[in-house]
Amino acid sequence: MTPPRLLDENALKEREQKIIVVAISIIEHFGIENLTMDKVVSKVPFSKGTVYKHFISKEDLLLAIGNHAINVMSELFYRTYEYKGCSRERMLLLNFSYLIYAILYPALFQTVLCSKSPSVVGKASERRVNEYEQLELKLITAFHGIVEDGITDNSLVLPDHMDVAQICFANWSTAYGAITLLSDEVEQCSGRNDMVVERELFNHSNLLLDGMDWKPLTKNKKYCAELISALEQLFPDELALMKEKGRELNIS
Amino acid sequence: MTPPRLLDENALKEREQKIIVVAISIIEHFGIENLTMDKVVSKVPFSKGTVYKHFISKEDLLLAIGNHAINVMSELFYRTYEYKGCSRERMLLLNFSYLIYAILYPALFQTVLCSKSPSVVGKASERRVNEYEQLELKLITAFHGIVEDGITDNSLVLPDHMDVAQICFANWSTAYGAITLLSDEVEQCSGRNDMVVERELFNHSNLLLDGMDWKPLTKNKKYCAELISALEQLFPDELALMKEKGRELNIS
DNA sequence: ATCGTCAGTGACGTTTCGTCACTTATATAA
DNA sequence: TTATATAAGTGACGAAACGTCACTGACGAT
Repeated sequence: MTPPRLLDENALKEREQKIIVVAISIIEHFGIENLTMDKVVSKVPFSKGTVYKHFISKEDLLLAIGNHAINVMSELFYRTYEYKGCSRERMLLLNFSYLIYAILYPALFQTVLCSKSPSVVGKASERRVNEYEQLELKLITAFHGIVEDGITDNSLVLPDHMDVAQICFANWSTAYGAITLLSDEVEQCSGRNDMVVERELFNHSNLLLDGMDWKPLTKNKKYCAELISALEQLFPDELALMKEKGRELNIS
Repeated sequence: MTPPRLLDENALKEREQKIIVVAISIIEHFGIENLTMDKVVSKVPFSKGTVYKHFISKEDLLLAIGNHAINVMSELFYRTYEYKGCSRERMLLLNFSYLIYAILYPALFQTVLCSKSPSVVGKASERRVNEYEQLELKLITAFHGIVEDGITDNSLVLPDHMDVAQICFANWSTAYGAITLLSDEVEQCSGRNDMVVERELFNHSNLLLDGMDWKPLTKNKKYCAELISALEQLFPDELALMKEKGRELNIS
C-alpha cells in the first residue's frame, strides 16, 4: 500500500488548456458541427483515454470552450466597466464590447450559443456547469455596477416595478437579440436585408435606454462620435485586429 | 419505353407530414438531441430509403419541422395583426403571441432555434431553405403592417435614421432576446433569478416602444389589464391549453 | 527485487448516418 | 394476356463517431 505518483495540478490545467486550444482551432477550420473527439485526439499529443480523463464527453469539452470564451469576454466587459465616462455611455459601451467579442471571435461566440442548449449542458460534468454559473455571475457584475452608478449619479431612476437586475437583463437581452439574429449570415431573409449589426445595436440600445429615461437622452442628439472615440480608447488592439480582418464598425 | 407514372403529389405531401409529426413526437418525448433517423424510421410505416427520399438528411428533416413551426406561428401572428386595437397595443400583442407559441410548443420553438444554425442549414436541401425564407417573409408581414398602421394613425413617427424594416426588427429582436434567454430553464444563473418571462417581455417591449415614442406611452400608465383582456379575446383556446399545462401568464 | 497504484493507451463495441444494389409494383404496348 | 420499362420501396451495409475498458508501463515504497 504505497501512494505512488500523484498528478501535478498545474500540468493538468495546462494540458486541459492545450486540448481546448486545439478544439477551438478545429472549430475555426471545420465549423462547430465538424468538431469530433477523434479529430481532437489526433491533433493532440495524448491518447483518447487521456482526453476523456479531462472531459467526460464531447459536450463537456464544448462547455469548457464556452467557459473559456466567457473569460475572454469578461476581460472586455471589465475594461468597459472601468471606463471614465457617464453611466449611460458606459452601458452602451458594454453592449458594444459584446459585439466586438462576437465579431472578433466568431468560433467562440457560436460555441457559447451552442453550449447553452440543454443537449450540451445535460451531458457536461457538474463541475463544468458550476464553473459556467460562476463565470456568468462575474459577467453580470459589470452590468450591475454600471446600473448602480447610474442610479447614484441620478441619471437613472428605476422605472416602476423594475429592479436593478431587471434593468441589467433588459440591456443584456437587447444586445443578445440584435447580435445573435444579425450574426448568422445564413439568414438573408428579406426582413433583415441591409441590416448592419452595429447600427442596429446602436439603435436598439438607445431606444431602450431612452425608454428607461436614462440621461442624457439621445432623442434629439445621437452621440455617435463620442461612442467611436470611446471605443478607440477602450479597444485599440481589438479594433486594429478587426481592421486587419477587413471589418470596421460603421455606425451612423 | 413507357412512363408508368405512379407518383401522387398529394399522397407525397401527406406522407411527408406524417413523418414530420412522428419526428416532433420523438423530440417531445426524448429531446431534440435524441432525435435519430433510425427512431423515426422505426415509428413510421415506411423504410429508411423512403424517408430519405423526402428528407435528404436529418438536418433537412429538422428544417422541415422548423418550417412547420413557422406556419403554426404565422397563424397566431396573423390573428394578432387583424386585432382591432391601437397600433402600439397590437405590436405588443405580436410579441406576446410569440411568447404564447414558445410556451405552448416548446419542442417546435427549440427546433426553430436549432434549425437556424449553419450546421443545419448547410446540410438541408435548397428547396427547404427557400421555403424557410418564404415563410419568414410572411411572418415579417405582420410586423410591417402594424408599423405602417402606426405611422398612418400618427401614433408613431419614425425615429431619425430608422426605416420601417428597422423598427420591425427592433421589436422582433427584443422579443427574441427576452424569450430565448428566459426559455432555457437550464440557465438558473443568478443574474436571471426570479425573472418571469412574460413580465420581462412586457417591460422590454414597453421600454422600447416608449423609446420610439410610440403613443400612447406607458411611462405613467401601464396597460396590463388591457393586454390581458386582449390576449383573452385573441387566444382563448391557447390560454386554456396553457392553463391545462399549469402555466398561466402572470404580468404585473 | 518485488509489489501496489495510478497515468496513459488505443482497439473495440455500439450507435447512427446515409447509400445502393436489389426487389416489388404499375401502366402501357404488343 | 403477357412482356417490359420505369418508378417506388427496401433494408443490409460501410463509414464515422462516441465513449469504454482491459492492458501496459512508470514510479515510489518496502
